[in-house]
Amino acid sequence: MTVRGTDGHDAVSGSGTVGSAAAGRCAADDPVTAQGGTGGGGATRALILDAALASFRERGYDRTTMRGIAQSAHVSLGNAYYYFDSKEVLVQEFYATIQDGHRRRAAEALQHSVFADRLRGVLHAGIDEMAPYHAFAGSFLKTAILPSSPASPFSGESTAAREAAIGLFREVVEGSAGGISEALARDLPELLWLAYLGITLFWVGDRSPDQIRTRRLVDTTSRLISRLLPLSRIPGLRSVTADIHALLVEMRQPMPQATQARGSRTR
Amino acid sequence: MTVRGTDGHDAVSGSGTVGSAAAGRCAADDPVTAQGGTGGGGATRALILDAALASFRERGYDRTTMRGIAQSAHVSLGNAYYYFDSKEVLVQEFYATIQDGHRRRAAEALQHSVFADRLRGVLHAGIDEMAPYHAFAGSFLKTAILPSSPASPFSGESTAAREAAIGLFREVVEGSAGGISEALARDLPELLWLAYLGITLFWVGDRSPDQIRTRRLVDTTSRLISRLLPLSRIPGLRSVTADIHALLVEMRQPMPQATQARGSRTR
DNA sequence: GCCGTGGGTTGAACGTGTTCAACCGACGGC
DNA sequence: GCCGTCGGTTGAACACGTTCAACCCACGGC
Repeated sequence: MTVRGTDGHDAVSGSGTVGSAAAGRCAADDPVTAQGGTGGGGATRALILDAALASFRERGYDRTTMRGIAQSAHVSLGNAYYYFDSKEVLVQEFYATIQDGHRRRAAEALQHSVFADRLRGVLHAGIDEMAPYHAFAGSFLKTAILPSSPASPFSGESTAAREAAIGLFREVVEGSAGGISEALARDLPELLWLAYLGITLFWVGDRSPDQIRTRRLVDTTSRLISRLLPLSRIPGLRSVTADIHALLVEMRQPMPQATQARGSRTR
Repeated sequence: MTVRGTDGHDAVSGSGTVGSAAAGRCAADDPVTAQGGTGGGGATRALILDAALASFRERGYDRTTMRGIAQSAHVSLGNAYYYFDSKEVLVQEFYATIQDGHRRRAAEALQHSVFADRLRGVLHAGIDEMAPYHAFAGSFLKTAILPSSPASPFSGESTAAREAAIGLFREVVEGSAGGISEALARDLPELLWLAYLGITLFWVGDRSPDQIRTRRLVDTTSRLISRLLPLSRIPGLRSVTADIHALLVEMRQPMPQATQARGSRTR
């Protein structure tokens, strides 16, 4: 697939920077100077990004170096930092591509109409998509889970990544045939995403062959959740469902914080 | 508290290495050569550990450097690495001390007999204990949550830290007055620990003043859980409780892995 | 034509975590 | 007495992420 260079670092594989959510310091979608010269300017950014993604895919996080990325992209080290503030934002770009893949795979499972099947399919799709990177998952997650930066589970900054993930589970809920109350349908996607988060955490540590234990966990979890849903209709359990809702509301409100300079609504 | 050195790195505060779970490559509790000379030998390890803990406390993870630790302990950089394989195992030692503090604080809450009070108290104790380090929590958790090494949530290697944490919640369960079925009492501690894990993750990202949102989350969570428990007695819900149990069993079994060389039972 | 402005680009430099070959010095065997 | 062994110790060295002052150069104003 990729042309091998002298030290395995020369290859630049893709061409299209895959996603589009890429929005660095210099907006690539604003073609003010993108046309200058023989393709330099804005194209450089894509070059670096492609090299980074390829390296992440082939070598994982730890063994991908900024110097290697720069070399693959035929730019200087400093230039890579000109477009991407840190290695971390590069890895977030990588997550975005994985999430794209997840969504693509999930589409198939979303053909089903039974909730349990839909959920199970989407969860398995996620694991399928991540499978190639299981060996590196540990070092990846290290920079992902943390609320210090955008792609964290909680954290007020409305990450596009998180919204997209929750949106996927919203599809799971909304397309289901069974009667899910409207109130529940509002909370459920977030809860499912939380469950998916836990499963992912488990998956990272799962050393069983082909991560079969995580697959079992997915089966068990989706069965459990689908059995749990009807219970919300039982009058005697109203108080607990209300509690769960309250808990979610508690978690949901964006964290108030000092560094709110970044535009939070536009874009 | 600590004597200030020339660059704030000279001070060594404590004296007793705090905990005891410290069990590196050279067992400190085996005083074979610990008595040699003017206190050298085994004592070096404690010196380094104390310096590391002090630095973590004062500066957090990121701004604590191995060189700083070595300098504080009046040893060479290489010597620090002789006793501690990496900065990460040092931070795990730090967790152990925090967990000790948690247990100490929790003792008070465990005077109560009502489950909800016990749980709530223990959870708050945990937050109280961690509070001083909230500013650094992000970088700490980064190395804690991950299964790449011992102190991960899941991961087969029976971490002493995890066992201790679950043990704390076992006390919560066992000392409760209300009738908690024996089967539930076996699973509950692990579930509570899982919940605590989630709360901790939330806490890390909580930028509200004094982390008040996490406190509210703790209250809501303990109330919810305590209301959930009686439901396990309802016959109609037996199948879901069975599912939950199955899920836990699924998660519990130690991960089979290649690198099982480390002594797993002895010690 | 000249200058200055500013986006793009560069490589050296800094401080970091980690590794390693060398060194020290006490102890035990001979 | 000598020598080998082995835990302890050292500082140089490596590769890394990140920063920064300098540089290039196309463009617009004058």
